[in-house]
Amino acid sequence: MGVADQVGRRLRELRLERELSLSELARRSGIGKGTISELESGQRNPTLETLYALTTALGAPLSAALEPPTARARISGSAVDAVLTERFQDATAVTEVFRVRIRAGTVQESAAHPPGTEEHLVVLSGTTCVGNASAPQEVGPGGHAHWAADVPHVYRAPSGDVEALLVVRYPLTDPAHREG
Amino acid sequence: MGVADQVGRRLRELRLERELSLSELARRSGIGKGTISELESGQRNPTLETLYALTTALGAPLSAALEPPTARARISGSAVDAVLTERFQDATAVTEVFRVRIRAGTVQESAAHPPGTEEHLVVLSGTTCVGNASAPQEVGPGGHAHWAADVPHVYRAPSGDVEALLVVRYPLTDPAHREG
DNA sequence: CGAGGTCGTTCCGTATACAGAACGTTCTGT
DNA sequence: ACAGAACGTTCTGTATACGGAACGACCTCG
Repeated sequence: MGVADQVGRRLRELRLERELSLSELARRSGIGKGTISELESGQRNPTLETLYALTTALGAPLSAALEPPTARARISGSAVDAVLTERFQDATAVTEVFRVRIRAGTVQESAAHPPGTEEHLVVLSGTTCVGNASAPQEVGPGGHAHWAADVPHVYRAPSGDVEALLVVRYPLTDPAHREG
Repeated sequence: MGVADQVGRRLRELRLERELSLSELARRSGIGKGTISELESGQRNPTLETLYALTTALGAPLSAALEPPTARARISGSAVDAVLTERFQDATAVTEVFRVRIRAGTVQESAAHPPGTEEHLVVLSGTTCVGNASAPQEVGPGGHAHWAADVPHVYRAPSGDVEALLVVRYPLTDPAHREG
């Protein structure tokens, strides 16, 4: 069928991922809920402005509505979902950037990673308590935490879902690849 | 102005890159040339079907028409090259992740960004001196710096090229939806 | 049991995006 | 000079995307 079906389905996915009701999205975006209802079921041919209002209210770029999500490494635990968005490697270390969501009211304990592993967290929204299992730090929106990940550490969202960026850095110990 | 201007400009660019006349594109896409004319000058709010017909006739994916300028942003200064790799937006803030390189021996001064802007830097390799212009911090591989970016700040690589991740967070001052 | 609050869908009047015609301009070639 | 054809713009009637009202279904109260 047409492209309208795909876009409608994609918009519904984005909305449900964020656990928003159709009425709530209508309120936030300023788009009539009848419009959204018919749009999601592929019965409409939305205008650019309508798409823009919706994706903005959903906190997504316009292109998110038009393209299926790209397949990416995904790590899901009892409390944390993490999606790899970037990976950098040089002679001494690998650095991975994850987009993570910590579910409200949950705690995830992570076993020790390889020696020398470090993690940084930058919070996008919500307040979380993360870091070394024996001395976690509380961090709010825009804040940052840093801890050694070669010992047990925790992720906790005591009061509402938390969105964040997690930067994990693993040193490379293999001497065969060292630069001179 | 609106998103329609940007999309119109982008469509004109795509058409000119292919050395197609407006009339020829109208013929191939089945869209009226009056429609295309007004669309390219930002006087229209195109529907999804219209955009799809045009981008298909141009041999481009739908997203090519509406990639926001920031999605391709490459910021080059006298000492710093930055490539946007990720962008996240919610109701209260926009967060952008840049891969940056600071060239050896150089200094870049950055003017103040909008009020409330913050920056985080995680160093991948090299040692840099960054942050508030009056009190920069020295950071090595795996290290982190954080500063308010709504005042003048600097990036410096005193001893060799520096690779890093820069996280920029802009608060949205008006969470209410904008007028079209 | 009803009253009042959600939810998503279907309908309707109006604003507007559309196709196509008509227009002025700038090239050709004769 | 004149055709004839292309170009991009402006205009006009019609199809349709829009907001909002009305609807039935589903809650949780008292």
